[in-house]
Amino acid sequence: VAATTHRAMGTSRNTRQRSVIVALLKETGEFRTAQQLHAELRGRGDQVGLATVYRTLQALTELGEIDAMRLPSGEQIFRQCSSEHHHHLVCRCCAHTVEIAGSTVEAWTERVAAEHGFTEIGHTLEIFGICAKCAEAAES
Amino acid sequence: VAATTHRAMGTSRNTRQRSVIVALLKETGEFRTAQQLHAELRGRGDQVGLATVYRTLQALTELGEIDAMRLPSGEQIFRQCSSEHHHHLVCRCCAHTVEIAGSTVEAWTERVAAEHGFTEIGHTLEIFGICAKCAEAAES
DNA sequence: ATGGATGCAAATATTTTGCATTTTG
DNA sequence: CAAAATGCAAAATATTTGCATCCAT
Repeated sequence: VAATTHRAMGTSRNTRQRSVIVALLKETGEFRTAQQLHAELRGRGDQVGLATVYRTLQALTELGEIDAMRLPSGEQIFRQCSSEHHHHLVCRCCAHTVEIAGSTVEAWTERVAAEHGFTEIGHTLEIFGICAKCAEAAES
Repeated sequence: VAATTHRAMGTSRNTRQRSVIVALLKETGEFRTAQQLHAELRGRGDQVGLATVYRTLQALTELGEIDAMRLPSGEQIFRQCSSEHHHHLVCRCCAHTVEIAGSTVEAWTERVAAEHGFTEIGHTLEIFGICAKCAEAAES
């Protein structure tokens, strides 16, 4: 885990709470809800308001510094990701996530949409499953 | 618009409210939120409780008679669809929807997931854009 | 008649927002 | 010091649920 303090947050300021949130996202690496992140911070003694967690996650998402997606249930989940466009393979059980590059899919969606006269195309694609570790654990 | 009353809803009963909800979904053909459907019914004089709309949509979804998905904003939207698995190309502007068969994508997600040791795979893929009609309208 | 379905209102759950206060630059 | 960020609680959404009543079978 490296040093480089987080910059690039527009004209933002460097507060303690923002630092701990960013740090937690970095060390976690998996998708978590705002509430989970908040509880985790509370648990370790980092006092941060829930609203601040939400506001920070939203800001980071808009800046493209983290990825946000929704579970089928509707809750938003967040994760620190690489910056380029990609999709996720998420374990339904432990939320373990693998980033997937999807140039094939990108090309496909563009083509299909264009065929139907659609423009300004965007898409969402997420794959859910059970990871090897959880599948194994379930057998005991 | 055909006749065939809706059967197949388990051991369910044939109530007036269920009929009008199913009928509305059939004639609408586009994705709508539960609230929109409820308002529409109210508007045309069909008295139905919001809770019933939610309960019915949930039941129909579980039976696979309609498709449910979520907007990026998190609300659930519902639509009467063909039964086979497919994806949607949705207009961000007017919610006009085109069903897309995606065997290519299906095969791709299966393969990618398997490569990472994941099982019991499922996925979500929706394409959003602006349809030709809306793009044209926007130019005026 | 009887159990499933409904309506309504209250309860949940999640996320957002107003505003006084604190903090950073 | 001024602008931005925070905390808290209230508000706004979206959806679910308890329960008395109603109605299809």
